[in-house]
Amino acid sequence: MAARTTSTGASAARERLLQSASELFYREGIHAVGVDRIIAEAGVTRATFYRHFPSKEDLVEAYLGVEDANIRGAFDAAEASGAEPRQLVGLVIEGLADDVARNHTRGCPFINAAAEYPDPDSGVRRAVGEHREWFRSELETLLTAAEVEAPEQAAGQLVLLRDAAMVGGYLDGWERVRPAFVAAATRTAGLEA
Amino acid sequence: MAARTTSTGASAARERLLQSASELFYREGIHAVGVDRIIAEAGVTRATFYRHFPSKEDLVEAYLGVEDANIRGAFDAAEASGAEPRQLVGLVIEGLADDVARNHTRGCPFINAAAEYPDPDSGVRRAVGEHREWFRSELETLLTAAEVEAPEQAAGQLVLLRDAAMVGGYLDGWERVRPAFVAAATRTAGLEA
DNA sequence: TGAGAAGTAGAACGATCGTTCTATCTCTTT
DNA sequence: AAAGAGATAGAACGATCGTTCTACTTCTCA
Repeated sequence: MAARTTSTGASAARERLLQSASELFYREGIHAVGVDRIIAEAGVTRATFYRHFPSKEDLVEAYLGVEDANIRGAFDAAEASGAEPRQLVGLVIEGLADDVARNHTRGCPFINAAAEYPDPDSGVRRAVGEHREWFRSELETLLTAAEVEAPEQAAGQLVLLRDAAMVGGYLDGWERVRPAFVAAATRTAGLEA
Repeated sequence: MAARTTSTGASAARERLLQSASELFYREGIHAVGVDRIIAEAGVTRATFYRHFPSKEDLVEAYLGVEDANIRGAFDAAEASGAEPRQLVGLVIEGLADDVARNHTRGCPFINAAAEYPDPDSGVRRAVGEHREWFRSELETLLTAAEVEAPEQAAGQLVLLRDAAMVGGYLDGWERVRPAFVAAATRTAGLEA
């Protein structure tokens, strides 16, 4: 094999492709961004694109994979901080709020993608579903460790709250949504005391 | 003026166009549905289409206008029922839940449209913003009449809850979301007692 | 009765969609 | 030195995008 590869083993062209696509897909929407735009932004030719991704939809799934990996990384970092369970839940809620305020001002990548992919059997929707299920069960684990009562129900409610924060932050502005989110989330997680 | 018009004064062709477009836009997404599909479904020619709508985006705005009118109609009907304020709030919450369960199983038309229209100054986003602001203030009026404390905050939270219910109902299934929504909404509206 | 708006029919516009192709060049590995 | 994978360059595919156009018909209201 040839070509410049990064330390992770992935090719440089592929990574540039993925990063350009991620930015464009998130900022402008998926159907609105053509392959030409992506390869121009990445400084890559069509042939190179199709060598790494069999179709545009594979690139879309890879984009969601990056978003998924980012969030999992943030969770891992929080868990590695050595905080005790109840404190950890607070950190996660703060982290979610920070994420909406800083990184995800155009809404939730998964919700937005799902809006453009109605077919529940498509690869995109499967990626969305898997991410949501992971997120939900991760929260449940955290809440169980923090000895919150009814952790399963609370986890489901926190997923909903995050959806609402993402949507509301995008459409109404985060400043208007933040107090409601923080109040509801801390109460749901049993941290108000 | 000629042509078959309905009792409301709008032309029959325009109404068929609008209905076909509404179904297609909601079910499959906006960018994913071309003008050809819409006119074929409506049994209308391109010329007729562009006689009634200067561009596709005007049709999109009209589509959101229909959705907006439907919800306002539902609110008007509830208010005309003669129920007392606190009862009315309960009816509205029930109505929202019913709407998600029956009519809006593909998510919120406004949230989905916003996912495809990043430009906050576009006509589509303006329509989304106006609907949301109307919805919020309508809830605040209702909650104020019902003598709920902090009606402004409660109204904002109910908007978020509806967003969450729409998104969650679409992506996770309404059965999984319903209990969390009803519980949170009745508590937020001060009806749990 | 005649003006005029709304409808039908269908060709055509340039632009972009996602995708495939051939050909050449540049590396790394064996 | 030879093989082969990856990247580059650029033309080309058919299909669809949103939009405009001409020409003809039909109906209503002044």
